[in-house]
Amino acid sequence: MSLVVYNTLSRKKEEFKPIHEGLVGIYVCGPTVYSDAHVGHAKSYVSFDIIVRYLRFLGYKVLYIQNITDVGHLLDDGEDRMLKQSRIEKTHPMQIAETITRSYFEDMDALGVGRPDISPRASGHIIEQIEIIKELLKKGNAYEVNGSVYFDVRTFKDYGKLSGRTLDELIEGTRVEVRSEKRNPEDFALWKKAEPEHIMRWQSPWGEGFPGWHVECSAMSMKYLGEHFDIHGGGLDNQFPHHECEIAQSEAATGKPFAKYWIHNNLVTVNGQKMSKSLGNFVTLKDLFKKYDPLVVRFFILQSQYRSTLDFSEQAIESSRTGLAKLRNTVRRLRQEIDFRKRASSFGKSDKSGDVKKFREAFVEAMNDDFNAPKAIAVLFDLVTNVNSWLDDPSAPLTEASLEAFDKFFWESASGVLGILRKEDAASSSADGTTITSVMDLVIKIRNEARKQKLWSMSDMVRDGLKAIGIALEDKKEETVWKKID
RNA sequence: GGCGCGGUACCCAAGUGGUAAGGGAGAGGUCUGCAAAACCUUUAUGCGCCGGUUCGAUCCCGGCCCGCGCCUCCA
Repeated sequence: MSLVVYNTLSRKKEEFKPIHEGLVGIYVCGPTVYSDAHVGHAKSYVSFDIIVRYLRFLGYKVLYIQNITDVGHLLDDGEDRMLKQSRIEKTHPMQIAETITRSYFEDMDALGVGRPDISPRASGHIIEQIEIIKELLKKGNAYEVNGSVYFDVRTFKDYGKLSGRTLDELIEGTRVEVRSEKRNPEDFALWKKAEPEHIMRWQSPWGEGFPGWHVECSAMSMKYLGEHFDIHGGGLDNQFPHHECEIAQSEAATGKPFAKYWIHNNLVTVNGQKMSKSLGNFVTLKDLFKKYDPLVVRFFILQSQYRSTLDFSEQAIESSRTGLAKLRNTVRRLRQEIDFRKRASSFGKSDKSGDVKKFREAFVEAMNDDFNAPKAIAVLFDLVTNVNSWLDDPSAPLTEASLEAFDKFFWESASGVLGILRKEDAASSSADGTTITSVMDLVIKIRNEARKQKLWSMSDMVRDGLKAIGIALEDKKEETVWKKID
């Protein structure tokens, strides 16, 4: 079975076949950098992180482009947040863009989201945007009015093919007041003339101004991936008008089909309602990370499919925390078991390594079905239960090969593809030779001596004391293990 | 109003024309000095409601109710 991807363009799942064998070019709409990222952004970028990771897992050479929007959403309605913010803080808007961009990457790094191969800034691609606009003017798909340039939607017959809207519906349904400047209300801006108070402005053939809402993505995606490329992704809320307009201007300019597959992630809701900056019901990642390990947030997100909405609540994320701890515990325990038995040279005879293949196939099958991470996670939890019960069974200890095979599989799936484990989770509590390890070995030795003499109050004092400083002790049958409390 | 999506147990959430994954929470048990961890058993005759197609529907079709998204910057 091969990878199947839901393509918004066709509204169905399609077999994934890249344009050039073995290579995948993917462009994802990045953040508009005017305020800190929230859980909704995390869902989007974690989703595409999984897609990129999985494509690489399958052996594709992936080129991942994700832009930074630092200009272009600057409207002349006086309500623009970035300009407003820059006025309040008395700083240049580019300083805000820079600060928020850093903050964004900080958050994404914490979530284990791999950096895109290229993070192009819109403001750094003004020339490319102007080139597209010139081309559209030349071809008669755009017109200039008073220093601004608009795309003439009626010249592009395929307008609406992504969002499933027709021009007639748009005209009837439009809630935008007719701008006298535009020929038709459905037309959109490619270039806007800068009013005197507008700080971010560039020279253009049409005078000083700034690029419109949608050109940046056309310019940057085509610059780095070519005029026709494999995947364009983004949030569902960008489907219309942003992506629809991108298609129109790109295809009109080049005469070629734009992206082959359109992938849209669904939204995070709070009490069933969209979490968004404008509704004000958002939780910033920085705040959330004060209370929860970022990987818990990542795990929480991956427990629902990227095309489903995900309802955010403390209870839901709390249960993810416990759930992830269970997975981590098992992976850690497995590693400890391997190290313990290595030192004791006492591996068993029970061979379960063949089962790895079964679990691996189930995992791949889940991911092949439009990156079904929740299903893949369910496979991992089945394995967790199996591994734990095998480890619990003293009558049939596993062979070294079995243990190593499971360990390896956990790492390539849960860490490599899903990114919900980090290296420290593997750290054996007894084999890395650091000072704390040596100290803990000694503490455990002393405490076990106390336990041998049934000095319970003393041994409990040690355990409680360690707990207070964030270290948990677990008394197993053969040994006592310690771990940092998550 | 137009277009689109969704309603699965206490919560989150997969899924299939043949009788409901997984996680959390709850209950009982095993293990254990205690704790923790883990394991076992258990918790939806039921998948918004009503019809239809079918040997059989939660999954297909039609109608209805409810919620949400987009149509305006938003991941």
